[in-house]
Amino acid sequence: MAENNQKLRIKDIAVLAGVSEGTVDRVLHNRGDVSAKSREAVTKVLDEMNYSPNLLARSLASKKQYRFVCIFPTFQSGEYWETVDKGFDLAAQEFQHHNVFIEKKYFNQYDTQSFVNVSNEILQNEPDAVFVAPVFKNETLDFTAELSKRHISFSFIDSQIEEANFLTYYGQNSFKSGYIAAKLLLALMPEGAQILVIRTKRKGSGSNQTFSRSKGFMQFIQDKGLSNRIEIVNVEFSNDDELENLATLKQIFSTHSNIKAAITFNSKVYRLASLLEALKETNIRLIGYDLLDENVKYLQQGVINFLIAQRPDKQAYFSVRDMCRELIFRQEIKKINYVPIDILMKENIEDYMQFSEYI
Amino acid sequence: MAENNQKLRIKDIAVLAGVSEGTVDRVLHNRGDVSAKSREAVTKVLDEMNYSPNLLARSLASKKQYRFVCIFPTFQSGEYWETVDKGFDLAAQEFQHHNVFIEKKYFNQYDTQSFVNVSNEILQNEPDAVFVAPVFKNETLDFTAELSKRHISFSFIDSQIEEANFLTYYGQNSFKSGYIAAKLLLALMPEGAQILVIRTKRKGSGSNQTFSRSKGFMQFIQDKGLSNRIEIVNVEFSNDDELENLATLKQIFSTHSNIKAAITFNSKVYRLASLLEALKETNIRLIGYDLLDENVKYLQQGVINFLIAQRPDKQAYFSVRDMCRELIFRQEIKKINYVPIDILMKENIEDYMQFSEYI
DNA sequence: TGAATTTCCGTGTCCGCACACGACACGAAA
DNA sequence: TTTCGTGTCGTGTGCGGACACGGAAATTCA
Repeated sequence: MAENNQKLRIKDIAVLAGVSEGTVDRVLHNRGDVSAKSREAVTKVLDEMNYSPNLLARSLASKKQYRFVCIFPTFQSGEYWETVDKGFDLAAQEFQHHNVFIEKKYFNQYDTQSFVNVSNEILQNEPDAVFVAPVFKNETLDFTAELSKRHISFSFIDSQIEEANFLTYYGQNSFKSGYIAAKLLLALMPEGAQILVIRTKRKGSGSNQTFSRSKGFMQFIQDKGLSNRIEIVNVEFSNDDELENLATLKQIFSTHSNIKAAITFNSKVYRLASLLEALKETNIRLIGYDLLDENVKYLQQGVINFLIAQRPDKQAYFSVRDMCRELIFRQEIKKINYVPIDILMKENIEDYMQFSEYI
Repeated sequence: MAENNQKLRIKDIAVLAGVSEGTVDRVLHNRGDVSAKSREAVTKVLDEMNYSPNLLARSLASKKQYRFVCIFPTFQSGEYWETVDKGFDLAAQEFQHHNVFIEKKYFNQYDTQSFVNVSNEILQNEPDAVFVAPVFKNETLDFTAELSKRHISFSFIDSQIEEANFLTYYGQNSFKSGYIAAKLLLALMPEGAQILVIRTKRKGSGSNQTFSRSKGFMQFIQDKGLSNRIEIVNVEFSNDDELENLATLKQIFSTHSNIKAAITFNSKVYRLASLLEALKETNIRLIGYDLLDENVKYLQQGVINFLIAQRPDKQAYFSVRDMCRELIFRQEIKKINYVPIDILMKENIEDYMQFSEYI
């Protein structure tokens, strides 16, 4: 494709077009103060030999600094958002020489007000771009509306809010990933099998992601006409009381004798795994989401059969990269970016994690 | 982690160490002509404030050119090696401003002599680095031995030859991927099911990859004690005569009435899919390797149930990146790199391909 | 018509680094 | 003492591009 990669410098362009280097510069950057004649001459030369500027040299020379701010939930070691954090760090490292500096801000994903506070802080000293994990829809919309008003670009990761005027979105198609989960979990299930579907009570509005996954899951059952061949057993977990959950489960098992599979739509499948282990209910096909350390542990032990992953680090990294392409390099970018629905099992988790780590 | 990323330039180091910039440069590049005293002073300052050079500026200033040559099989559109090719192209684009220029050389993977010829060509005008897909073991060893003798670094992609002194290897753990294929294919197979295992006659030595996959596949059967619950039906295909293969299959089906699944260990599962379709044998669980256009087509149609992929473009790209890290940036690299064993189904193939395309 | 603007454009400097060149000191050989 | 290495080191220039500055030409205004 890119065949004529002769090393073309501005100097050469200037000679060919019969103007000065300064003029070429003006045309390249679409500055106003160029006569129509000069502009035309340069443009012509420019796309005859399709010139691409040396981005390295460009950033070297440019003294413009960029401040990017990320805002997403706090986390503890081994949790989901830690991987996102790593992705931002990697981007920070990669793009620091292009004069972009990344700040990370965290909020409590169970506390709306904490998001509002942090987002206000961000608005105080205006950054050049913002990356948001839109956990709270309304509050995020308030925030992004203000950003738009001030002409600050922003991108979504993890999930999106369609009404907002975001630059890019990186995240998984959760409906599809729920559909796939069903397919993996329910393939060749015997007649009459009972399937445990765990949901966690959450204060405030439930997460979009888990809801869509659940819809996808149900859609599969409907598509394949499984609703009268298997039985879905809905269970509601408490978010903090593990003993209560154990009791709930015990009770369920005492009244359901043919439970063959189980799923959770959030990333906390390790809790279910742990409870099932405690109950010695080991012969249950189990599937969950995201590579939390604990999840991976149970996957490797064979308690969890499948984990579905969504490359959180890449979501962060590519968001930053695309923002640079937009603001600095002026390259084409794509708005909606679905990350792959990665299927992990005991046997392929190791290589997968090693490879991601190393980018 | 990388907290103290103050913008430190050579100039600053020089001042702090009380020497000239030239001297700092000599220390940084381990040149000989520095007095022990100066060297020590600079070194001390250097690791007090841990300095990291601006790689952009470095490449900009350096006039050294690097010529990298890749040698791998020819391909037609939509085939496996095309993706590898794309990966090299992307790397070429990315690293051209670091003064590396990539040449691609192709050989006929069914003709040993063509490999020998091309590798000799490469030796004629010595490149700075070589990337090899070691299809022919002995001939590759001859080649790499000569490269080693001339101190030309080389890397393997796709498969490796342990005896050679390669810089990096990117490829899939084929044994594991065979194991996984078995797991996906044979999960919950009914008693007495017959499983079709297709192998293709190949002139010369068979491919390492397909052989290891087959071993992994069999290992799963052994591990799970399936050998007396299911029956493996081995079938040998011709590489070119599709009519003959059709006849073979027809014959097999006439003598085996309980065929439930089928697999090929090379990337040509689309041929099997096509034959099965022709024979109206549609209710067979089918799995294969690699995202050839044709394979993807059958996957999307639901004829193929699973495809196992191995990110060929990333193998190529990262090989080049690591070579740059070694020769130019002097960074740490890892020798053996297993790429993930990606599991693709009808429902996740689309996002997967879109995402890879966009890197 | 001369002065004041406005429009257009060329030059010079710097970004952080690599490298060639030449300067300088010192000691040994002539 | 002169001459000539040898071992150290400082300076200058350039990589490709961004941008400020100021000058010249074109235009407007008095």
